[in-house]
Amino acid sequence: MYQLNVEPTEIFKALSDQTRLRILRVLVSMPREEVCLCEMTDALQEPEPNVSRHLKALRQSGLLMSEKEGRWVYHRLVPSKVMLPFYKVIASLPDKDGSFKKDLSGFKSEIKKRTSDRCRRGNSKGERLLKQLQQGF
Amino acid sequence: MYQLNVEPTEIFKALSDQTRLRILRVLVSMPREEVCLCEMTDALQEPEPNVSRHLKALRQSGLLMSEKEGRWVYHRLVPSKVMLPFYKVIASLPDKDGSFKKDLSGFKSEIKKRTSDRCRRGNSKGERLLKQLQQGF
DNA sequence: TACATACTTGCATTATGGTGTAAGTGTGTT
DNA sequence: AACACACTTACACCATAATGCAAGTATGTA
Repeated sequence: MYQLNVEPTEIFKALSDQTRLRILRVLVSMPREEVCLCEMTDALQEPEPNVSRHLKALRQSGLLMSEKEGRWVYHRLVPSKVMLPFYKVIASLPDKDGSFKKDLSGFKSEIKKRTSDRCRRGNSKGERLLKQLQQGF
Repeated sequence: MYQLNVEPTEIFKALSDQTRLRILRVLVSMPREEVCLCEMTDALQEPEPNVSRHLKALRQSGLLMSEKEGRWVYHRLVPSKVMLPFYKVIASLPDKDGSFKKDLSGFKSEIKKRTSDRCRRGNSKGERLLKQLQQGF
């Protein structure tokens, strides 16, 4: 993408929701990371359909791009010059109540659980066993 | 103001409306200018109550400050460090269809009509006569 | 084939937001 | 006192949007 093909008001509207801003703030702080829905729902502690719909909105506003691979859909920032000013204003936001710090560590803890560069959760028998063990079975 | 006392989502919500963004884009391009409601309605060609409500929203989001003097209320950007990132992203927006250029010249033409540093429209007999002449009486 | 899992979507509900119209307030002028 | 003008607000109406819940699709596994 070399120019904005979405109305600026639509982009700002996408930024005017708590959940969507939580997602973006984390991604802006690790710009090349690719995160899937299941990781986000766990990190943010939000209902899956909710997060899914917000991701769709972010995609439609041009702030995120998504790539499907197998069962997973990986989301990441759009590495485009035209989106940079938006990412910058997001990066400038203060973390008054520490909620961003919390989200960031939530994401990072999800990423640490990976057995690959991307999420592969629910894939192999071993993964599932590991998950059950972590849940206390 | 030395820190954000408004939720970032509220600020982005304020930016997610055409009319409000039109106002801000112009003010960002002439940061110290003080503009009153009547000038804005004429420049933007929007109904007065409409613009008034949008100005209220911008004030409540911390993007604008307003000062009353006599009959007039003058609006300008908040000269605060914390708002700078927001003004910057606004300044970065492209003017795809030339509508911003149009708005800007509309504002500047209003400013040229002033007999003072601020708007004093409807004040003296001379002003009113001048206005009538301009309207073709 | 049956099942598990990542993800999406439809539906009903509720809340929020923009707008036109008209009436209101405040302030200064005649 | 009556009026003019800048500005605000109340009301009704309509459109949009967020959410919970449940059902759906898609893909890989046993």
